[in-house]
This record gives sequence, C-alpha cells and structure tokens, in this order.
Amino acid sequence: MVKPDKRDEIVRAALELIAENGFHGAPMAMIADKAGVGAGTIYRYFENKDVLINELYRELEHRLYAVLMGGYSPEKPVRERFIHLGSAILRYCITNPLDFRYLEQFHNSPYGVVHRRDKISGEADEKDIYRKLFEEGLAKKVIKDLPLVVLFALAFGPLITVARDHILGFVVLDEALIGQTIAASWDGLKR
Amino acid sequence: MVKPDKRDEIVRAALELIAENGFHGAPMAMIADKAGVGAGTIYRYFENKDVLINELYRELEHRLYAVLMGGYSPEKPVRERFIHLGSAILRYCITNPLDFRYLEQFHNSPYGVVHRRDKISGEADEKDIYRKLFEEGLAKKVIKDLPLVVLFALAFGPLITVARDHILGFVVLDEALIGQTIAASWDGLKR
DNA sequence: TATTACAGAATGAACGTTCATTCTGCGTAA
DNA sequence: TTACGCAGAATGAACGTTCATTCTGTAATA
Repeated sequence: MVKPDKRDEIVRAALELIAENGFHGAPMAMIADKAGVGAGTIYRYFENKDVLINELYRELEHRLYAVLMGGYSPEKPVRERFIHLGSAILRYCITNPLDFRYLEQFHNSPYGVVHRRDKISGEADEKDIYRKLFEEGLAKKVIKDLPLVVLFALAFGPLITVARDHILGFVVLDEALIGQTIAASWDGLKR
Repeated sequence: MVKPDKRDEIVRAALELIAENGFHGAPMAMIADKAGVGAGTIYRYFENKDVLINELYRELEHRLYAVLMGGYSPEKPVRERFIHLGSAILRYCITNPLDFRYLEQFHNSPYGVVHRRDKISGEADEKDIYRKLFEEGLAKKVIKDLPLVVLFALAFGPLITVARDHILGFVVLDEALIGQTIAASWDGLKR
C-alpha cells in the first residue's frame, strides 16, 4: 500500500528546498536526495513537478486557514477581527518561515498569478474570510470606500513586506512590534 | 568599436522578456533573437547573464530615481513630499509596466536580497531619499515611532501590491484611486 | 592586409522524466 | 516452520531537451 511517510518526506524536502532556493534551485534529484528516496520514487506520488508544487501549495494554504480561524469570532467588531487575523497571519509567517517563503515564491510566479485570477473571477467561497470581513466593514462604513483589491493591498502589503524583512533578518519583530505594525495598517484601512 | 545601439537592443530585449517571463523564461538565445543579434554577440557587451541582469537593474534604478526627483522640493512638509514621491512611484510603475515587473522579479530573487543586504548595511547615500524623508518625519514627530524597515513596509507594501494588481488587470488605477491609495498609506504612517 | 565585430553552430552541464531492474513483504504450500 | 512465488514499491542510470557559454569562420573596417 501507499505509505504516507515517503510522500511526507518528499513534501517536506520540496518545501525546504523551494523555500530556500526557489523553484529553479530545487531540482527533482535534490528533492529526492533530501527526502531520502530515489529520484523515480517522487513520480509514484506526484505526476510531475508542477503537480507536486501545486499540492504543496494547497497543503500550506489549508494549514494557514486553520491557524487563522483559531479563536476567530465573527460577532466581534470589524477592527478587532482584523487585528486578530493580522496578528495570526504575521505570527504564522514568522514562526514558519519556510511556509512563508514557499507561499511567496508561489505567489510571485506564474502559478500564483493563475491561482489568483481563478480566485478573483470565481465567487467568494467559505474560506474567503478576509473578503467577507472587508465587505462587512464597507457596509458598516468603518473602513474606507475603496475597491476590495486596494483594501487587500493596504492590509496585506505591509504585513507581507514586514514578514519578509523579519525572515531575512532586516528587522526583529517582537510581540510589541507586531501589534504596532498591524495597528498601523489598520490606520490605513479605517475610515 | 562598440556601438551602443546593439547594446541598447540587447538590454531592451532582456527587459521585455525577463519582465514578462521571468529570468528563467528568458534564455540568452531568445534575448539575442529579439534584439536582432547573434547569441555570441551578447557576450561582447556583457560578461555573462548575471552581469546583464545586474546592469539592467542599475539602469532602471537610475531612471526611477530621476523620475522621483522631478519636481521634488525638500523644503515642503513631510506629508506633502511623501504624497509626491508615492504618486510619482505609482505612476511610474503603471506607465512602465515592463520596468516594474523587472524590478519585482529582481527584488524577489537572490539578486535582490543580496542587493538589499548591501544597501541596509551600508550608510545612507545621497540617493536614499525615502530614508531621509522618514528620518525627518521621525524627528519632527509627524510619523509613527517605528523602525525604518517597518515604515518602509507600511509605505511601499501597499503601493507595490496595488501596482502589481493594476498591471495584472485585477484593478484599474485611475488618478483618483492613485490619490486615495497614497493618502491611505499615509494614514498608516502618520502619527 | 590586419584587426575587429559579428552570427550562428558547437559544446557540455544540468534538468525533468522514464523505465528496466531490484527489492520487500506477504500469502501460500509443503 | 520454512521455502517459494509474486505484486507492486522503489530505484537510479539513461534519455532527450534546454540552457549559458565558447568556438569558428566570415564580413566589414582601417
């Protein structure tokens, strides 16, 4: 039978190599090596490199979503929920730098653009918690009347930039600084 | 001797291909083709691909700096200068999508990380106009008391994100929206 | 004629993927 | 209990392709 532990090793190795070296710095042979399997073995679990990359992305997206929803209360005020989500996302990125770097690589690549285009053109699904939050904030007139995409940029732009800077060692984000950063990005958002 | 017009064609072709397809979607042979030049000719002008990539980056950086400084008045209030620089940068990115995409590719790659590390560890040079502006804002207590890196993130994060979204067609930035976006990112920055 | 600039073919390294083969663990027969 | 047979998991050498770079011959220039 298919034992998941080899699959897991492959995924873990791919995450680490791609996060650190990018898609093109992570040849299949190297992934196989790090996973402790033969090169051909990867193809028993993943049809090809693209599939591996996309499945890994989906796993990370799923993990991140679970973290975001931990302790999330839809009945609290918009600002409070925003702070909660922002802190959760920033903390996750900081404590899981490999995940963060991987997600960044993915988003800054053709994979990510396709993924995003699909997402925007489709309807908001259950998982699109930020979209719902912003729409509610717009309806209640607590955040600026701007297109959703711009609101996303104002909210995520700083967080992602600052997370990257932390991971690359350009700044050290402690609890206090995390709070101040998110509060500041809220200032940009709020009406 | 070395006629600059072939060099220019090579640089232009490299810009276009790399901006649209990334570093790995722009083989030297394709760059040569698009430039109307033999593959070997590129090596008369650039020692290797890395050098070509870095020199192209430096040219773009220089152009962008010139744009930023057009109409910049160091004696105006901090907020006004910030708005001026933000508008200039955003407009530049939007009207020169190839330049913007190239700069992004560069920054999101090992080239960019090395470049940034060098820049941060070095002293502020004359060209580091944002750094000077923020330091003055801090001294005059008009912007939040946060590390420079975080201020950069709050200011640039949204602008870059929104510029990318515009170029990918996820939003249409007209003059009004540009102004509102920059004003909003100032709200995040100001004390 | 001597020198330089050039185009494009040649080269070798690196890559993703394939596939003939080997290994492993389990059901069955003695 | 041991030996055998077998399915399918695992392997890694080999293949075809792509790429950056170098080499070679030719045209232009002086």
